[in-house]
Amino acid sequence: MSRAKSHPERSAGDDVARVSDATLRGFVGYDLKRAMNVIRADLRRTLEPFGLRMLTLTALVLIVDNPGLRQSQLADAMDIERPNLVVLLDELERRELIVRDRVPTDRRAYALKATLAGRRLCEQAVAAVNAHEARLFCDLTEERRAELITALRSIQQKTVEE
Amino acid sequence: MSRAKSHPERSAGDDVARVSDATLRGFVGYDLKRAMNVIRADLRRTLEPFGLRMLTLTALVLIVDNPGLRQSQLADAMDIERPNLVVLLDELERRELIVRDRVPTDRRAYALKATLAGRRLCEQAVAAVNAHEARLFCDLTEERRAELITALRSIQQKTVEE
DNA sequence: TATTGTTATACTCTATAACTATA
DNA sequence: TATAGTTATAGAGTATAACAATA
Repeated sequence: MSRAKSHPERSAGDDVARVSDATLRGFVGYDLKRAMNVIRADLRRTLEPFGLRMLTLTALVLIVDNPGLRQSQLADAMDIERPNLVVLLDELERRELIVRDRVPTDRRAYALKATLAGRRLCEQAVAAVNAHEARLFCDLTEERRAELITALRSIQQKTVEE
Repeated sequence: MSRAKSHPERSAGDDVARVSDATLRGFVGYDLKRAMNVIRADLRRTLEPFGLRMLTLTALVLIVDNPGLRQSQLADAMDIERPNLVVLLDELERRELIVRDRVPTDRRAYALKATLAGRRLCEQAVAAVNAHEARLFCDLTEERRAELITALRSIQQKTVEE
């Protein structure tokens, strides 16, 4: 990560011996983003064999756990905009992991359901993610982990005004 | 956020009363991402008046705190790829917030320095981010906040293999 | 009128390969 | 040959406006 310096005796001000991020370290968001970077990269490799990504797996899991879910409900649950969900579901539907059934009582809406293949892939991928999490969070005791989640949820409560 | 249901007495399986995310709630990454979403959206609004984003402010802060920094060092510190840094710096340089000085001892490299305008904007933006953080993390005691940061840093240690 | 899903669009962030000029 | 910065490019995530069909 850090680079070997090729000129130990260079003139002052031309280079920096060690990068100070003291100001940034005062911000939780900075550490949160860096941690997220590590998780995203590792999760990406974890889910690649399944042809899934963080967002597609999230959608699949929620559909498996909530058969009949509507797209607007799913978008709300995933905290993404409706238009962005459409392409994700197109992908899952094309791979025949989910189906979009018409809702008889509201012909505008779709009832999302996982296929058998979808449920099986979901199960396997969730197991892989469990292993990925165990690997990344092995330094945290169960108590620390619970505290971390509590802290993260308190942040989620803060809705953006306007 | 959650939607009012238009048909309280609809046929079973067509809709879902309350979305269960029990499976996902078992994953730290899920809560981390949701927290990150909230922070990113709020930070975006916070930095908009300054014409900055999370990444451009991060770069600016590091340059202010480390005069003479090289681009490769900065990319390492920011945990982004070198090519992606170039356009960020182009933006900061075009706005005359930083300069790229040639390093006399190594004509391949640039010594990054903030201008007076850059240092001033940085100071104001950092103050705004402090307020933003205080707003988002007000539920956390100072101790909890420190524990959160410790947990996040332990995750950062986990480098991605390969 | 309001809502569901959709299209189109744009911006941001991330990742990789290949180039140039220096070392 | 290796490194610093660059160009080009592609994929992925996010955000908004506007539309057709339906309620």
